[in-house]
Amino acid sequence: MDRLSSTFAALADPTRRAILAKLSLGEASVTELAKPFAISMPAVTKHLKVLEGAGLISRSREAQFRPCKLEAAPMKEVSRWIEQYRWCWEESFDRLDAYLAEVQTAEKPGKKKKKKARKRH
Amino acid sequence: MDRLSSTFAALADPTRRAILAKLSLGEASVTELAKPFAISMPAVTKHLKVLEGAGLISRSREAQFRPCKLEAAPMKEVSRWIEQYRWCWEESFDRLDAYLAEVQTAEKPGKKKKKKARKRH
DNA sequence: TCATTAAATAACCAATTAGTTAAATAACGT
DNA sequence: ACGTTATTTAACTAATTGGTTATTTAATGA
Repeated sequence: MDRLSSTFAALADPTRRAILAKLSLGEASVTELAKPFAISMPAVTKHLKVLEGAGLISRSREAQFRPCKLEAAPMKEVSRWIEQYRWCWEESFDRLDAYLAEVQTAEKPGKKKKKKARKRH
Repeated sequence: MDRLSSTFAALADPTRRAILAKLSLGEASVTELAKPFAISMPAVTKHLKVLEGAGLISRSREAQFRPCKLEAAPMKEVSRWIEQYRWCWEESFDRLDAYLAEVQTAEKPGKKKKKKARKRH
């Protein structure tokens, strides 16, 4: 699977997003990460494998612990990808503006509706 | 499933991302969307259902066509979520800067290594 | 050496996913 | 009314996912 797909897939699970949130506060061991969840350790290990596979975390060894560390590089890729679409949702604001403008003018019944030029789509 | 999870899940497939890319150029019918892919129509219909379920597209009727339209609102949520982590990958740049700085000073053997204050993690 | 703690692996299960083909629906044009 | 085009639904399959319990590996410390 391509990088972007495996990153999105990894982020599509709330448990994994919670793990990332915790890791954003600093490194943590598997047991520490598992604590807030009502799932078994092997389940956590699997989630960590998914995150590691997407490059979202890296792991090291420290005595019997395997501390996890957030690696945000794939998120950067996601951010770049999603920014392509920013103009789409900002246009929605335009539309909201237009809507609100129309509501206002509608309250003064004498005025005609303005037809603003639309961007593509 | 929560909104963010279903959005990420929908985006985790390259076919669906390609469909969104095409829709960013304007509305399109199912057959038009299906054209670039070597998959059956029912498979495309299913992808569209996933995208619609995540709120990433909306559909209307126009004669026998069911035109699809990009709805970027969920992407906006994704963008907001990912921005939480921006400082993480920007810190990586800091680290790279620090590394490059060290490489440079290492080339002039008289100088000592600087120990910059680190942000959390 | 032996018990303890940390974590991973193995083997299994149920639900979901991404695809298929074949059949059904919906709207159009003649 | 009938054939065509657009799309969906149904029924099935193979692979993947997210979880489990039981077992194993790795490192610590007494």
